[in-house]
Amino acid sequence: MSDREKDPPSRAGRQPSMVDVARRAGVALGTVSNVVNQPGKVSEKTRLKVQAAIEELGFVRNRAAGSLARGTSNTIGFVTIDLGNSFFLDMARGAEEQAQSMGKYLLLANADVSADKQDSYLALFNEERVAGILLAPVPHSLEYAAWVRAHGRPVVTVNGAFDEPDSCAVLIDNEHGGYLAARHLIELGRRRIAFVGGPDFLTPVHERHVGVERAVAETNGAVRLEHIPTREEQTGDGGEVGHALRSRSPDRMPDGIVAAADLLAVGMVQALSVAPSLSIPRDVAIIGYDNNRLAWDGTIPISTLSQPGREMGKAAAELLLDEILHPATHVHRRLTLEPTLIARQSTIGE
Amino acid sequence: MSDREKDPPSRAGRQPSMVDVARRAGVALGTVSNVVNQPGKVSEKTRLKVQAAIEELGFVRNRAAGSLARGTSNTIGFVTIDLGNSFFLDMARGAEEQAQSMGKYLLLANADVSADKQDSYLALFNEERVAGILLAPVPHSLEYAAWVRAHGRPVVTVNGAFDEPDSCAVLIDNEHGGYLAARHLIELGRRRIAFVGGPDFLTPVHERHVGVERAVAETNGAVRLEHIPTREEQTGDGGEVGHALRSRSPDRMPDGIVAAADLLAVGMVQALSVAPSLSIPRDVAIIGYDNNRLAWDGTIPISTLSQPGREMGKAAAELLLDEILHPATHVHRRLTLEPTLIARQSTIGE
DNA sequence: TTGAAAGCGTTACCAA
DNA sequence: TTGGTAACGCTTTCAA
Repeated sequence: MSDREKDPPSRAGRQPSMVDVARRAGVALGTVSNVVNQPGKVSEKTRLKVQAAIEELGFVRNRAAGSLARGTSNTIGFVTIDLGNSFFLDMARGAEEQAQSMGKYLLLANADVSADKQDSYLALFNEERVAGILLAPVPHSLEYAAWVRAHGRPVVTVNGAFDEPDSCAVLIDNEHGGYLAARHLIELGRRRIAFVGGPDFLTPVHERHVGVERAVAETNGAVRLEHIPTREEQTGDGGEVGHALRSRSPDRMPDGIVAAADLLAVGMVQALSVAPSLSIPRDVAIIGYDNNRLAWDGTIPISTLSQPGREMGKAAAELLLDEILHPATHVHRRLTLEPTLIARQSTIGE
Repeated sequence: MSDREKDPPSRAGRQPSMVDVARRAGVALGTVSNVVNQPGKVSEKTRLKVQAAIEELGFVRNRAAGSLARGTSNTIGFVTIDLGNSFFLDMARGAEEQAQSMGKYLLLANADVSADKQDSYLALFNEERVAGILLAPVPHSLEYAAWVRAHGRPVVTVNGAFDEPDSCAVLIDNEHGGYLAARHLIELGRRRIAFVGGPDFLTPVHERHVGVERAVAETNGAVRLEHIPTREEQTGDGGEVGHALRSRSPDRMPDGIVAAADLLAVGMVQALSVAPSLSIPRDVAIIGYDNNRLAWDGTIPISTLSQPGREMGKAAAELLLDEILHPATHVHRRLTLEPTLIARQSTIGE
C-alpha cells in the first residue's frame, strides 16, 4: 500500500510492465523496449537509467506479449519420439547448441512413442506460435505435421522421412549402416549371416535389413543370409533368440549376426555366454546398432554402428533457422548423414 | 487474391483469427472464444456453425494472445539437471501424466548439469508466464530459482533441497537409501564394508554415505567401514577401484561394497570378474544405487536401490497444480519419498 | 445464450 | 536518439 507513486488507478498486485518501468525512469515505453532488446540503440545514460528502474521494480519482460506483437516467439520446439533413447537426446543437444548460437531457446516435448502425444505437442507449439518446430517423428504419423507445415509454421523432420515436397529433412542412412555391418562380417570371413530384428516395413530396422541384403547379394551366393524376426528390439527379445540358437545343430548355426539394435545384441551375447558357452567372436561374431552405452559397457564390448545424433540435431536446427530467418531465399534441402562402424571385441576379438 | 470476402482492408497473408472466424460464422468474437474454450456454454447449433468456420478457415488459436490476456499460460515448465539420467526422465513422465490429467501441458528444458543453462531456462519460463515451474536442480544453484519464486511464479523443486520457507519440495531420502544398502549387506553377514564414491558434501552421494555410516554405527563396532573416494561416479571410476582392490591382501579386502551409483558398481563388478576372478557375491557382495538399466542388464545382475522417479514427478506436479489452482488455500508441503531395495545376484547369489 | 467493448504488455513505425 | 501511438489476438465482463 505504501508504494503507490502517482498511478491514478492503483496497479497493485500486478507485475510491473514496461509502462511502469518507463514511468519510473522518465522515458518513453519504446525506449524501454529498446533497452531490453537492442541496448545498442540507446544512449549509455538512458540505458543505465532504465536498467536501474528495471532492477528497482523487479521487472520481468512478458514474452507472451512479445510473441503476440511480433507474431512469433523466440523459441524452437523439439517434439521427439523418445527422450529415453540417447540417440534422440543427442539430437536435442545438437539442436540446442545451434539454436542457442543464434539466440533462440529450445524447448523439448517427449512423445514417448505415442503418435497422439506427438500431435498434441505439435499442436501446442503451433498454437504458441513458436519460431519453428523440429520433429523426430513416430513412424507412420506425419499427417498432422504436414498440416502444421501447410499452415505456415516451419517444420524440419529428423530421422524420419518427411516426404512433403515443401520441407527440409535430416535423415540417417540406415540402409548404408546395414550394409556396413554386413560387409564388416563378410570381410572377417563370415559366410552364414543372420539378421535379427524386425520385420517392420518402412522403419529404420527394415532399412538396415535391406542394406544387409545388398551386401550379401554382392557376394554372388558366397554368403548365406537368414532373417530371424523378433517382436521388439529389447534385451529380452535378444535373449530369446540367443537361447533358440543354442539348440541348433552346428551346421545350421550362423557364424555372423547383425542385430537390428544394440539391446538385441546384448541379449544375445549374454544368452550365448552361459556355459556351455559359444565363443564370441570365434564361433559367432555379433554386431549391433545404435552405439548404446550398453554396447560398450558389458563384459564383451560389442561392435556397433554409431549414429551421429548430435550432428543430425545440429544440422536440422541449422536448416530450420535458415528457413525462419530467410524465408524468401530459403531452399528446402534433404540431408543424409552416415553412421559409423565401431569395431569392438564382439567381432574382432581382443 | 480470390479469397477476399468483405474485408475492407485485405487481410491476406495473415493467419485467420477469432475475428475472422466470427465474421465467417456470423457470430460474435466472444462466442468463438467460448466454442474453443468452453464448448458447453454454447448452443449446439452455434457451435457447429463456428466449428465449420474454423475448419474452413484453417484457424489455429493463438496461445500467446491467450496467455497475455489471462496473465498466465496453460503450460508447466520442467527444468531438469540431466535428461540423460533416466531418473529425471521418469520424473518428467510422472509430472506429464499428472499435468495432462489436469489439462496442462508439460514442456521440458535440459540443463545438462549446467547451472547457467538451468537459470537461463528458468528465466525463459518465467518470462513466458508459464503456470508454474518444476525444477530438478543442479546442486548449489538455487539462488535464481528463489528469485523467480519471490517474483510470484510457483516453483516446486524435485530432488534438491529448496529451503526457501515459501515453497513446496519433493525429496528422496538418500540417507535412508544408504542405510538400507548397508543393512542389507550386514544382514547377509558382511563385516568389512566399503563405501565407494564421493565425497561431495551436500549431495545425494554424501547423504547415502551418511546412511551407510549410521547402519555401521548401529553395530557397535562389529562392522568395519572404509571410504574409497572416486573422482566421479562413472563406470571407469568403478573399474579403477575394482582394479585397485584386486591387488590388496586378503585381510584388507572388503567383503561388502556399497557403491554410490550403479555405474560404479558395474565398473567394479567387471574389473573384479576378470580372471583370476573374485566370486561375487561369495568373496565380495556389491550393491549399487539408482536401478540403472545397466544394473540388471549385465551378466551379473546387480542389487540396487530404486528411486521412485515417476512418483516424485507426479507428486511434484500435484503440489504445483494445487498451488496454481488454489493459491489462496494452498499450504506448502515438503514430501519425502523412500527408495526401495532390489536384491539381485550381486549380493544374494543365484 | 449472445453481442459489444475494454484491456493484457509488447513491438514497430513515424514524427520530433 | 527519443516519444507517442496503433496494432497484435485473445479473455472477460457487462448488457441485451
